[in-house]
Amino acid sequence: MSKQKKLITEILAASYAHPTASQIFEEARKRMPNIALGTVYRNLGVLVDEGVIVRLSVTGQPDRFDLPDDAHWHVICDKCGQVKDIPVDRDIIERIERDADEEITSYLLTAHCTCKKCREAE
Amino acid sequence: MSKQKKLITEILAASYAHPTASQIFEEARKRMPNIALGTVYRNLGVLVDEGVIVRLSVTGQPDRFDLPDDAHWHVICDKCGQVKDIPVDRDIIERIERDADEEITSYLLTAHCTCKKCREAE
DNA sequence: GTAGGAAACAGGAATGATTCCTACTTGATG
DNA sequence: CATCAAGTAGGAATCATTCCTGTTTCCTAC
Repeated sequence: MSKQKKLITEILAASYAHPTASQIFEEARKRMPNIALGTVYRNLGVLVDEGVIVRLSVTGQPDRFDLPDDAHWHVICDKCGQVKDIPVDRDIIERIERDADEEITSYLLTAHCTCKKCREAE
Repeated sequence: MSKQKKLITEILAASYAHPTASQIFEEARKRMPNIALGTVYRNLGVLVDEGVIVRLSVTGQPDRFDLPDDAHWHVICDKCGQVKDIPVDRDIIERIERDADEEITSYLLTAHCTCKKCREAE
């Protein structure tokens, strides 16, 4: 594991905010000034493939990344992109898996909302 | 409602395949040869805002669109992007809504898998 | 410790989905 | 028929992400 990859993992582990690749890049260059954005993207991709982290797609916004500690939902605000973690009951996953007749590789499930802040701002 | 918007709605209603904007565009120009891609995108956006259709984000792939007849899960294959509909029990949504302390605006939830075809192909 | 080679990197160009901009149509209204 | 707003076509611009090239790092064997 390269220094760069290690750094990226550390930043993710220390973050509560489901950062985007750019945010990780900004944080990383504080400690390693000439790390390249491409390196961040490549390593994030590798880490996702390895199952070490998970990727969150949100429409019209850059992808976000997260450590998959416990199974949880991601409830995403469609306006501001803020992500909220909700614990998930194992039996729900099993039910989906059975109904889908597919092996769910990622226990990451997403729901969409417009969060309270954004609704008040409207 | 313009002819173009009506056509896009009809194409979506007639499709079982959760088409992308490009696929809708290709289908649309068969019946309206000089419709513009931008028009398709704009009308899809309007229809999503109106709640007439829903948008599906998949990492590294173009967005897909669907009519939200009944509440259902979308189980997405991360390799080929194929989407499978799974009916959803109302009580699960209510549980998430309660746990999230947010009003879920979209009953569209997604799970990720690597589908059987893609796993065999590997 | 140093030569060889694979893996990873930095930097920047290329890609591709999506949005934005401008001038032109269309359709409803009076 | 004149007017005006809404919607459109066409293409340029944007932005996240990926790809490419030459360079560096690091491991292994001598």
